[in-house]
Amino acid sequence: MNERYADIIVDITHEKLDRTFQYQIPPELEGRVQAGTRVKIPFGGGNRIIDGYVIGLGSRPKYEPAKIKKIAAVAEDGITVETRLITLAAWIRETYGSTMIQALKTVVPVKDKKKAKSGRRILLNVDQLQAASWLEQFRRRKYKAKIRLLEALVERPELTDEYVSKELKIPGETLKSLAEQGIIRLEQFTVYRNPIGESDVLVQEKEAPGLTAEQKEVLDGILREWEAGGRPCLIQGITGSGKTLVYMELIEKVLLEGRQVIILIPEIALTWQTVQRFYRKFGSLVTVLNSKMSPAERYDQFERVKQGEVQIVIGPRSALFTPFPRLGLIVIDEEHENSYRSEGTPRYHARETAIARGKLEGAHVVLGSATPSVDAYYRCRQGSYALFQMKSRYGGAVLPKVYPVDMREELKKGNRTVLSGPLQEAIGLRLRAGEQVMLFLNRRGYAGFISCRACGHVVKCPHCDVSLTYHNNGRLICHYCGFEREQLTSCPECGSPYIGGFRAGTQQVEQVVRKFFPEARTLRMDADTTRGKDGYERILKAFSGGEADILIGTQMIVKGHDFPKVTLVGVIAADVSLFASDYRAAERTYQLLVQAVGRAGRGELPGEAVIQTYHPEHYSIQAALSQDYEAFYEEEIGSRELMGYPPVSNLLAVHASCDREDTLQNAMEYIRRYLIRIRRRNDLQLVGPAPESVAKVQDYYREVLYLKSGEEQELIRMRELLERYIEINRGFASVHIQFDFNA
DNA sequence: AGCACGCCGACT
DNA sequence: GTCGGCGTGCTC
Repeated sequence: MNERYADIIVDITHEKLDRTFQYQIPPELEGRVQAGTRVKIPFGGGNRIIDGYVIGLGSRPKYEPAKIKKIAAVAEDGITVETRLITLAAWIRETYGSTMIQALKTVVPVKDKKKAKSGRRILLNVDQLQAASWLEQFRRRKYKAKIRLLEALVERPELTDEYVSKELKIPGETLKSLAEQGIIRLEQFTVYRNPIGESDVLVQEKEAPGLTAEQKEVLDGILREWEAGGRPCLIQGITGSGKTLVYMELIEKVLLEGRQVIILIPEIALTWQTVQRFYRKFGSLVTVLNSKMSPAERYDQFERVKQGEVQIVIGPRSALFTPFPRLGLIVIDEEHENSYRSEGTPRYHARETAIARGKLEGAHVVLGSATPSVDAYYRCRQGSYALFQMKSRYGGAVLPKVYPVDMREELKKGNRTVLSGPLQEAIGLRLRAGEQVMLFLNRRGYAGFISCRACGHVVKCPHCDVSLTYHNNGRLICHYCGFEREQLTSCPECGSPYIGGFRAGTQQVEQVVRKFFPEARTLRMDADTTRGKDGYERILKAFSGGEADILIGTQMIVKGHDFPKVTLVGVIAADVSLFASDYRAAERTYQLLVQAVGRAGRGELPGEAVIQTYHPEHYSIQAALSQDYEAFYEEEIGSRELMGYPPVSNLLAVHASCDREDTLQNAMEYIRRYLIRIRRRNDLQLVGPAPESVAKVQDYYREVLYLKSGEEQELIRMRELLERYIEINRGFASVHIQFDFNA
């Protein structure tokens, strides 16, 4: 294909990012122009030469060919941070499916809010008397804009750029001419907000508490890997094995080479202790981004980075796009965490994107986790990542003892509450000893699956190996392939009538606990009680300060925080996440259970954990009981392989939503037929369309269609063709389509 | 953002 | 008429 045209974004630092312009590639520049190339282009009526970035090539003109100008030249300083980030945006677009604009917006910080905070100030440059005489003159000549501005300046001799242009509607030229006459003064200012207050900058911690033999071994292994060319490295280290110390050594090494470091963490509020350690070690070389920062604040931080004020950035997913001039290392802590996958468009994954950026800039990537994602571990087994393991806790702390409780037995004994006999007993024991208890209820990912409380049987899709979900119309539906069946009144395995959805929230658990232990002080931590700005902090402080005996909560109580007096962790219902209706349910459950169990006995006192389940024999639960990651992995990868799920195969989801159900269903049917028409490989499977697990949101119906293939490239090819097909056909105008790759 | 174009009042 | 400020809209 002869690519004679280029789509170009105009000077990204100032202009709106939401438009591209098409230019011709003159024959003499052929081959030198690619996505990411910075070029000089004639722009606007006067054809003034400005900078632009090429974001894509094409062979077809989108406008009247006569109107398409030629690229003037390729910029000499060709490759800069920006061009590399734009190339990364192009990679994101290609891999995850979105428009180039959307990809660029996630990678390059938006600047337009910036004007308000910093930028230009307009000052009166003459005294009041002179101003009055100028005003007189302008009034005579009826220079309306000049009069407006001068009047405002007499009132208040200092105005912001925004006020002057938006409120007073003064064109830039008027300002220029007034400045030339010396009546006003324009002052450029930049205020960089530093999120670390001066008082937070702590004393540098100089002494390194020498590495253990195991830590040293991992460190040396990674350095050898770096010398060999550098695959991504995964450190699998159990909680307390000192992964952070290894990161620090690596970071120091990279800093000494004059290169910079990005550290990704799942959520600042939950990992504050880790962040503090980096501060103590690296002091003012470090800056922290967080997910609550406005784009303008993040922009400021990125400016500081470009000025060379900081060498290390710690932050969530979005910190991955920090524009360091010589990026040397990207660390992703708690690599398995869900928050590394973006929820918006494009739905990129920080791990994969970090590796892509690393390749582009010659930076190393180091991942760390106690319970690695199946994806990352699979890559290690394949040999595309290097694996390093740390198996001992320092300080000789021992892992807690873990006991399963079979809830089917509880029902047989006539106990129909959410607290089993053994757990009640254990709680009572701990309370009498004056120790603390955490009760963990995993509600996330809960999607209304149906199970039998007598035998534990879960109603699953016969084709997809995921749980069926109960719908209000009284039917059970598979959210992968759309399989449907009627609701059951008795268990098909054992005939028991106790079959239904699992219905217990943290409130119910709290009520039951109060009933059994009226003298115990309880605290509840869930989305409701942590709503305020420092909801987390408040509850966690109260609990660690001993203001309560029992903490009941969801997900958030099992991450990060150390409570030395907690000696018992109770998992109320391990099955809730186990039978969520998606193929990662078992993986998520294993990770949560290991984390939950790890909360017990962090201090002097030994701990124990009780896991309540209807499926004590399930491999996720068995592996969590013995803290045996390998065992879990082997089972899990086997089932992924069998069912054709990632990472063994590849899965592309086509999500569609529309306010009209029939239009949506029609559109999906067209998409399905089109995909069948263009498929090339026999191993490509189409699954669905099916209603999403939340089938209707704000009057918008939602459906999803899956494509499975062993070949990643084949899915990308099909997605690109489908994108074009949707763009061309007007029938899809009211249907919103989004892609999700290997999610 | 910057530039051109068209409109309108003021001045020769 | 024509000069110059002012507002608007477009830039492949």
